[in-house]
Amino acid sequence: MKSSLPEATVGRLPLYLRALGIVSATQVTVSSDQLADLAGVKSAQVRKDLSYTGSHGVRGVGYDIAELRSQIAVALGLQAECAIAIVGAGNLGSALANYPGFGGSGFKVVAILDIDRAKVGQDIHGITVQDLAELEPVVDTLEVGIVVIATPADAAQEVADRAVKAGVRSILNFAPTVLKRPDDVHVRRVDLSTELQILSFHLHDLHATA
Amino acid sequence: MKSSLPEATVGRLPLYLRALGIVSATQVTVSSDQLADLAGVKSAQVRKDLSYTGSHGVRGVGYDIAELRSQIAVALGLQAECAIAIVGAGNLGSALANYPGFGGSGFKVVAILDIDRAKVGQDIHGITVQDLAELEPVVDTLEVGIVVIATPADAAQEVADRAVKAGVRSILNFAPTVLKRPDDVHVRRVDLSTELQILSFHLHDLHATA
DNA sequence: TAGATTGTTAATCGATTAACAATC
DNA sequence: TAGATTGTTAATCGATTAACAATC
Repeated sequence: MKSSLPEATVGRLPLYLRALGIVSATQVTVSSDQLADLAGVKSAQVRKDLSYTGSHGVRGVGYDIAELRSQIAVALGLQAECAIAIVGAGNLGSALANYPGFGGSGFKVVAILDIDRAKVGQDIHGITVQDLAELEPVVDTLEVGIVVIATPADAAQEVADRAVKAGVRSILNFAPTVLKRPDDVHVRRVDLSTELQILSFHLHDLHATA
Repeated sequence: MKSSLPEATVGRLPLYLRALGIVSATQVTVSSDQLADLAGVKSAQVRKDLSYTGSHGVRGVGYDIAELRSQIAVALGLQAECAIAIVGAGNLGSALANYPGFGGSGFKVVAILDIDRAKVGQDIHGITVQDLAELEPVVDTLEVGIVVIATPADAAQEVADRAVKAGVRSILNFAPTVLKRPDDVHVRRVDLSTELQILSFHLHDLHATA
């Protein structure tokens, strides 16, 4: 699977987008140096990343903020609204449903599902929890593009399998498992205990040198 | 800042640890091939990663699971219990406090702080929410090693600055901001809207080739 | 023009991987 | 011994970065 943009670049474009939101309050154009500072990277990196999106900066001036924003949005495919289904209505699933970043900027949580009958029918932030059995029709009817897995680890693989079978090609996995899936299915893993363990390493890394 | 292990390796060790937990139910030794399969990487990668930790596999046999577990735990600094303070007692902060991965495996949430007086005094999963003003004494007294920032974006930098000043060197940041900090402070960023935007890219990446 | 900043090159760096000798 | 699997090398791949000509 080769993509039109380097994966690392794709991961930084959202940072630039956020930086543009900040500078747009006071400026019309922005330099790669400013963006680099706000995104925590080098300016050469910014220029290279932006060149992939076909951006057009002006030498001696910088990038037009409005133009760049829409160019990045197009590159990331953010024009179309994207429907999200969250599986798992526990603490995390509920928090995610409430997360402002999910609602804003083209993403919309259209369904929350859980296997626990006690949770089915509950209202979370205006969305009624549905039975997990409804996953396939929900994906189909509501044209779900991204499934967020917020279940315990042992349920994650089965949910992923079903989602993939139903046509989903993008999964955001919060369960602490590495999901098996076909090559054309993209999975982003957000693993809190892994993050902690990585920080733990640095906390104790006595061999580190400045 | 140069570390004793490649950063990419550090990020994979937790996966191997989890895989070891799975295979330990049925086996005493494990091959790099098995670990690779469970972690979703190549076996050569596993062997290389493990070689950094000073592991000792046996040719023709594999790795002793118990030995490997403790070797990885040592490499990640997981022997000592690590105290965590969560800043922000909103939906996300509360969910994090309840997250099983935080409690288990050597990490312990010792404090939750919030600037909102209405939340101070509330009980979250057995921990009383404290006033954010208490951050410094809490870090000091409870020997907090990791601060988790679960505040809105506009509060994150200030919280980080104060935590760093109080001696914290590891931050897990859930706020959608790139934090400025000294070189010796490690920040892991978990950004849900960035994850979604990355998935959005792949969803629309028509130039992708198999 | 003088100053600023882009776009791109080429060098560098680091990480991945296939392959295989070593050896249990 | 024969089979399995490690540890490590060397090749490859991809990503970062300094540097600077181009040019607004």
